[in-house]
Formats: sequence, C-alpha cells, structure tokens
Amino acid sequence: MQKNKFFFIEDFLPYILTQAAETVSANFQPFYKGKYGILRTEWRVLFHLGNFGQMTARDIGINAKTHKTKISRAVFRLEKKKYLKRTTSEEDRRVEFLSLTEKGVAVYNDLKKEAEGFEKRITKNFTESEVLVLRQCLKKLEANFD
Amino acid sequence: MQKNKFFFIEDFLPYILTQAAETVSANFQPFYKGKYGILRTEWRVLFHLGNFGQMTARDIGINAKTHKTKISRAVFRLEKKKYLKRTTSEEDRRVEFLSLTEKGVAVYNDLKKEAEGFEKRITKNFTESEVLVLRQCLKKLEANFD
DNA sequence: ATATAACAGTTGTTTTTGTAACTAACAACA
DNA sequence: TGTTGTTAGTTACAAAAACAACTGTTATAT
Repeated sequence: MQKNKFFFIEDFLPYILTQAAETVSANFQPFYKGKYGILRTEWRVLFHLGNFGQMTARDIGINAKTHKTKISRAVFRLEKKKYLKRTTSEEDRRVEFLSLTEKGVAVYNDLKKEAEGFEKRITKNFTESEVLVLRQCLKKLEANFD
Repeated sequence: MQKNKFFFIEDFLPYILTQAAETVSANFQPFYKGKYGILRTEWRVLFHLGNFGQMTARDIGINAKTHKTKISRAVFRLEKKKYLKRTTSEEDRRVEFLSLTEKGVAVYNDLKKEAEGFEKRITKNFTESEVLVLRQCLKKLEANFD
C-alpha cells in the first residue's frame, strides 16, 4: 500500500475488489454452469426464489440490482429447463408470480449445499473477525451508493 | 448473517462481493467511459502502462488475469485512439512492447486523479483499520485460488 | 369516458465477451 | 537441416450483455 505519493493500480480498491470478485465468481461458476448449464443471472433468480419463495421478476430485479431484460431472459431459460413456473396475477395482469418447480427446488437445494461448502472453503484461512469486517465493509460500500 | 441453520443469498459472500464490485464499478465507469469512451479492459491496460511503463500484452494479461484476446482488443482500441504505441522487439519478433503516447499519458494522469478521488470518496466512512482489513481480505481471497 | 402517463415484462439490435482456431516466430532435438 | 512443439498475438464465430423500442395492462386526471 502506498503513502499518498504514488498511485498503484494494485492498491486501487475498486480494482482489487473487482479482481477478487471475478476470481471468486470464476471459481464458483463450475458448480452451477458446469453442473446444470445455467448462467450467473439464472443462478441469482433461482436463489431468490429458493430463498424468498414466490416473487415477481420486478422484485428480483430490484433486490439483485439487475436489469429487467436480463431477468426476463433468465426467467425464460429457467422456465424452459422446468426449474420455474409462472402464474399471472389476478389483480394485475401485467404481473407474474414466479416460483420454483419441484425440479427447481431440487436443483436449488443441491446448489445451496455447494454454495455453503464453497463459502466455507474460501474463508477457511480467515479469522472470524476478518469475515465479519469483510461483510460489513462490502455492505457499507454498497450502501454508499444508495 | 445466519447461524448455520439457513442459507441466505444476501449473506453469501461471493454474492455480496460481486454485488459490491458491480456497484462500485458501475459508479466508477463514467469517469473513463463517459469522459474518454474507453472500456474497463482498456482502462486496465492504460493503467498498467501508466503505472509500470513499457510492458507486453502478455505481461499485462498475466498481471491483470485477463485473457489475451481481451487484451489484444483493448490494445487495438487504445492504439486507434492514439493513447498507446507498439514497438516490435528486436530479439523476439513475436513480442510487442507497449507504451503510452504523450496523449495517453495525459489521459492516464487525469484518470489517476479521478481514481484517487473516487477511492477516497467511497471509503470516507471507513475506519483506517476497516480499509486495511478489507484490502487484506481481498488479497487473501484471491490468493486462495493460486 | 377518454386521453395520458406509468408500469411489468418482452423483443430486436448493437456491442462486448468467450472460445477456438489461426498466423507468425522461436526453441528443442533428432 | 527438418520436424515437432511452444509461444505472442490476431481473427472468426458463437454466446451473452447492454440499450432502446416495443406490447399489453393499470393508474391518473381531466
């Protein structure tokens, strides 16, 4: 780390943050892409539904900060794979409620286990306090842009 | 954060790490994309050359963990913008030495200032120790995959 | 009512990425 | 030599992302 005099890309926080995220993501990808042929956004949709139950595309998009076209296409593909089903709302026929099929729940449960294992693995040389501070900092970074 | 019983996507480290990185990156992008019309990989190449001086595409790729095709295209675009020039090595004519032009250096210097300001801004509600631990954790995360 | 705006979600088009195959130059070794 | 393998960098094609324009539906306001 430098002391105000010079700029080094390898100490630039947005850079090392992105690098870390890309490395971690690249290493996690095989679990869902390799095993079930789904993309990152599909993983996210699957996990939102598995986690929170029935949701609309809109709400997934808001929560995951993901553009609606990306969600729309992820939903389409998950539906094609029969991991997810749609139900048009009675009150507002623009809205679709999304939920996992039985098959989708099974995939979710399996990937959830993988996720838990992966998280444990990548933080196994972290102290408890480090993990805590890391989580806190990441949330704080995000919050700085709300 | 959960206590072993349930899995929550919003506590899944790879997820919040990626979310934080994407948010930070999206907010930093206007500085280089909006101002100079360059993409992230181009920014990275520019900053590697600005930081380390003359380098080959290969070495930038290794250091930035970026695939050679991505580097190749970034170099092409930076060259088209006259931010960068190439010199074929005399010893090994496969190798090209890359370096910034005067114009490229000017852009680099400006973007460097922006980067410093941006970094300060996003960590202004962080304690010194938080920033330290954050940096340390990110490096450690990366190192776990070497 | 009916015109206008707002919204949920989709589709089309362009830009960027990922992957593999390629060219040109060097290296190693028979 | 030549043959085979490796390397630096480019190009071609397919997959995915970004962005804008669209459809159909509901809300608002005259």
